[in-house]
Amino acid sequence: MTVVTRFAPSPTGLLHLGTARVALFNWLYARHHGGKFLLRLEDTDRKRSTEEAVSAIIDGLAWLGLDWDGEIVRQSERMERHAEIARRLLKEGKAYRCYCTPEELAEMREAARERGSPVLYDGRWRDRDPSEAPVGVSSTIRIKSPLAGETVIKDRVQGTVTVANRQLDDMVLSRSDGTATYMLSAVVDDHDMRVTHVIRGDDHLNNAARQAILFQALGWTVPEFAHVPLIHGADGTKLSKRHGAVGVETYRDEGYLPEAIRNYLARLGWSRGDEELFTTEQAVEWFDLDRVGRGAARFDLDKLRSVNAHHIQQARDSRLVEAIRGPLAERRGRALKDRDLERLTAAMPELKPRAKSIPELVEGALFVVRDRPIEIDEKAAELLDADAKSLLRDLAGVLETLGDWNPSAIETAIRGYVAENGIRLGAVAQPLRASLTGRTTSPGIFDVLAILGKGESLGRIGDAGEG
RNA sequence: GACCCCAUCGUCUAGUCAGGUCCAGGACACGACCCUUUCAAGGUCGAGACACGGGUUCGAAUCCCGUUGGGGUCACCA
Repeated sequence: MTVVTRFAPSPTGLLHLGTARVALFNWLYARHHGGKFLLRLEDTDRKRSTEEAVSAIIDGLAWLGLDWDGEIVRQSERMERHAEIARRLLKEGKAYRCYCTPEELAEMREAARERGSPVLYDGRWRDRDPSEAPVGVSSTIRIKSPLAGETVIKDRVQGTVTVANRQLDDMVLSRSDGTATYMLSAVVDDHDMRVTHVIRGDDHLNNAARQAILFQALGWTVPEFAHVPLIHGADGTKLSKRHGAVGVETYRDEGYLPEAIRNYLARLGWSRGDEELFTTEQAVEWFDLDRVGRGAARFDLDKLRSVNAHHIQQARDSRLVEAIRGPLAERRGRALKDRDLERLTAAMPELKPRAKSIPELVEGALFVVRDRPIEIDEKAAELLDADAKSLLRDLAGVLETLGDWNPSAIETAIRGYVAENGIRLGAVAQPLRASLTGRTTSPGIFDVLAILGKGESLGRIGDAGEG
């Protein structure tokens, strides 16, 4: 049997990390088994669903590289099918019409709460004769849920979950306006889409029992369930806007690589021994539901940053140059020239170990694309006193004569110079760094010289050595 | 409140299903040192946890019960 998973968000907001992780698990499981990963929009609640949210979900998945198979299914377009199933259940006597008013139901809940008993619908219309129906009042359709016994869910993550049927009431399948509720539409669509594995947040664990009852009433095969724990914020409470439950596009904008997000999210709540850093291909190869943890995991930005740093180091230089190109042009206020791009490419191996995110990479690369005379920051300026300047003028004379302009040739020349003059390398390197980068920190000084090239280097040294 | 789920370093986790090899391993963060021209990266070392209480057993992080704590669900939302 081919594995079919689905990601079924309701388009009512952003695609945040918790939701993205559920999508990732579905995707990994489907890809691991060579099955299908479907996308369904649960937009039966027309009041809350928006097209902006639909775009956010689609864009978010696309950026994360979670490609789905086939067409996107919109539940709102399947309303007639859902209604058909509700009618069938009614006809088979497995469901009934309920004419309770919202006020009546609220009273019922209130009373139950006061009594301390489970807050459930009491089934008052369950066995009434249809002839008792009030005229001109629209009804909901409720399922006739078993009164006794228990429903057992074999959950791939949570294990065997048993729920007493008396804890489950006759849930509403179809609203008084005739539209299907989530319970009905999810079951019908999962069946019609031939979904074999329902992998979702464990806030749906209780629903699984109700849905299993529905599947059985319809004579359909109950899919395998896997309820994965939710992600919590750093303070241990449910992830909310307060602690960065922002859309995945925010992470994109803040310079995280999609493969880093995938790696981090996959490892949050799922593990394969001590494996921490892996490629998406490895995750696909290794992923299994049985290795998903049962406890909620907290989101940790430091760890994400660290994983991101690793993936930046793994990324190809050309891709990183491409990634920093726009931001760099913006910072410089001009488009980058071919010359800048060449230097950036040469610099990348030295730049990337120093960055945990794209903005940090941009910051570190800034010196490469500055125009002469370059801006010197305060701390760097302090290094360029009169002695340093004369040292730079002297050193410039030595570098001028250098034929081969590569890190090792430059190093040999400079080390020779300091040895001859009996000075520490640091005494030369720091002023040199200040003059070349305008800062007190940068990649190794010999690399900086090589990256900038002979002409640009001597130019910058000359600028700083003046006066 | 009722029901369901969960519980190993600050955080993510390995180990739990098949009790001994675990005075509990790895990673992030933290501290020290090494490397060193700065900052990173890298390397070495350090500190840091089986929630608590009973039981079963020769032996429990692992099995059972209870307590506590955390989370989730109780809509004509999904």
